[in-house]
Order: sequence, then structure tokens, then C-alpha cells
Amino acid sequence: MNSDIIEEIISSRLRKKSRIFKNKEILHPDYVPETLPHRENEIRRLAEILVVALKGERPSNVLIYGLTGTGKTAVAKYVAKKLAEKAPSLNARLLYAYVNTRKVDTTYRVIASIASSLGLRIPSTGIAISEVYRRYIKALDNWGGLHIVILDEIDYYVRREGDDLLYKLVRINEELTKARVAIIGITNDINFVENLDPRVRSSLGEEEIVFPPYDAEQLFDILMQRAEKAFQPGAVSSKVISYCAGLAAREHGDARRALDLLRVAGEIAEREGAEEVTIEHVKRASIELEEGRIYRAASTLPLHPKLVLKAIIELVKEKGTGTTGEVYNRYFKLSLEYGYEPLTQRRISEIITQLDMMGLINAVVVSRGRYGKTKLIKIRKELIDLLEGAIKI
DNA sequence: CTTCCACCGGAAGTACCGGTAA
DNA sequence: TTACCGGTACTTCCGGTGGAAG
Repeated sequence: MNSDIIEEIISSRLRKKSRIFKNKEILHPDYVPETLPHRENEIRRLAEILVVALKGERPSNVLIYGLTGTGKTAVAKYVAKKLAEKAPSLNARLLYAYVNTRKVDTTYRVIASIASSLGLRIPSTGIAISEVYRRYIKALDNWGGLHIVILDEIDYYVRREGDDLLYKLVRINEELTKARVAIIGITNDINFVENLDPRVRSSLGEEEIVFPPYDAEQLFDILMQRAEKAFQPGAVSSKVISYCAGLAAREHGDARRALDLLRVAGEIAEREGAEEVTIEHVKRASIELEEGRIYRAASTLPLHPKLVLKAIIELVKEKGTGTTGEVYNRYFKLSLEYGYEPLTQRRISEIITQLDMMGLINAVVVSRGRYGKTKLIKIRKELIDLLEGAIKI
């Protein structure tokens, strides 16, 4: 009986308290802990730069560099939040806006998001960008404090939209009479600054902080600190944590990855009803994370990208690789079979590039001399079946 | 050294959607 | 309601190109 299944799950998960987790939230990537191990220097630097805000001065703009999962976001939020909390007792007005410009990915939405942190309500579309900008400036001056604007992953943004917005923001203080704006830009691409307008560059990079990747030992400390609060005593050994740390350290010391690994390993252990998390659980977590990402990406693909992916899978199964032209021909046939109007090759070429960027396929531009220039397209063997299952049309 | 393949990928434009302001 | 606005998906056109073959 189905109700028995539900009953069983409820009784095994809810009635007994988890043997593994005490508070899983703590392993969540957005959770900002009370202390950030091995980032003391970076916190101090940033705080020293921004602290003049509490005296009513405008602090320097800051550029923060560092690879993913090196604590850039956490440190920036942490310092901004602490200062904002401290401000009222010192009779200073300080607010901060945090925008991840990879998620909030158009100029309009970025400004709207910044403005909304001042309590401004901006429609999601419909008015001109310059109008939103104007309202933001007006709201700033009415309020008259210091606004710290944290722009996360700005390299993504600038690559897509250019540096117009940065240019405007950097010079916004010239238009303000009472309020001030300080910008914290966060990027994981060190080269990105070189392509910026020199004026933006010098202004945004008044101060620069570089976040080095964590090594395995530091990752171990980070995981340990969180694990103590997140797990039941004895549920996870230091050996397991050290294994997670090692795995993540190999991928350029990414703390987010390390935390995900530990959390999912814990979930697997719990599902199994195990007493504690083992290294085997971590290994499986590693596979599960990757496969889950791929599956979600593939199964939510729109129609034509799905058809293109299907064409690629067929070709790869037959002969190992494919080219843009071959994929297009196969896609063309498939489209007609399913009764859809095929798109142009130009568009398909773009879709192939997108599939590559999502990590579903590998597409490299190669020149084969007399035989032309094209994309060489492959799929990792382990992913073929997974992808095939994900794209039932 | 030149040729020339099989594309790449930028630019500009069209159509449409979901939304706002007046 | 009409007139915009921004974003996305797509097309058309086309100059550009790495390197094997000649």
C-alpha cells in the first residue's frame, strides 16, 4: 500500500531525530558563519578601507579578486553587514546592496536591484534604464547616507553588457549632493580588469584585495568548524572531512564545493540510515553532484537545443565525434521527423556553443586545413546515457 | 607561398512577449 | 487604451580564418 510507504518514511525520518545532522543549514553555501577562518587578513583589509564610512567619509572603491569558493562573497557581505549593524549606534547612515550580476544579469535588473535595497520599488520592466537610474539618485539624496554596493561576479556582467554601468556608478558621486556610494567589485577573473575603460579601472580599483585559494589544510579547518555545528557528535570523522578537503583542494581550493560535498555525503548517509558519514559516501556525493547538475541542465533545455543535443548524442554513439555541419544535418532530419521547422545553421552553431558552456558537451574550434574550420564536438562517455535519459522529447 | 574549405562569429534587423505609464 | 521599454529567440548577411593540400 502506498500509504504504508509514506508512513514508513515519516516514521524513519521525522520521529527519530537525525543521527547524522544537527543543523544542515550551516553547510548551505549562502550561510555566512560568525567567523571566517583563514580570511582574517582579508577581513581586516576590507574593514579598514570601509570603516571611514562610519565617520561620514566616502571610502575607496574596492576590487576583490579570487577564484570561486575563496570566500570573497562571504567576506564582503560579512564586513558590510557588520558595519551596517554598527552604524546606528555611531549616528551614521549606512546601507549596503548585494547584487550577483551573474544571476541578476541585465543592466536594468542590476540597477533595479541596487535601488530596491534602499526600499525603492522598481517595476520588473517597462521604464527606461535612465529613469531607474534617476530614481535611484533621487532616493539616495533623500536618504543621504553611505551606500555600499557589492557587485559580485562583475566579470560576467561586463563581458555581456560592457562597462557603461560601471562607468556610471563609479562617477555617481559627482551627481549626488548628500549621499555617497562606494563600490565593491568582486571578480574571479584577474585579467578582466585589463579590458576595462581606463577611467573605470583606476576608479574601481582604488583598492584591490586578492583572495588566495584555500589549501587542503585550510579547507579542513573550514569544514571542521561548520561540521561541529552541523553534524551530530561522532557522525563525521576528521578522516572524512580531510578527504572532502582534499577533493575540493584539487579543484583550486573551492570551499563551496567542499561544503556541498560534505552536505550531500551526509544526506546520502542519512538516507541509508548509516551511523556515520564515510569516505564512500563522499565519493558518491561527488558523482551525484556532478550528475545532478548535468541532468537538471539537460532536462530543462528548450525544444531546439534538445533536438540538437539528441543529434549530437546519435552522432557520438555512431562515430565518436561530430562537426557543426554533421550535427546540423542530423538535427535537420530529426526536426522534420518530429514535425518541427528547423532553425538555421547560424543559430545551431550558437546552440552548440551554449551546450558546451553548460558542460553537457565538449566543442572545440579546430582548423582542419583544406577541410575547413569547424567545431569538433564530443561527449564524455559517462554522460551519454545520463543525457539520453534526460532529453525525452 | 597561395588557395580554399567549412565553418566561425559579429552586426543589424525582425517578431514577439510581458510588463509599465499616462 | 495606446505607446513604450527591455529581453529573448531567431534570421540574414557577410567578412574572417587556421592550416592541409597543392
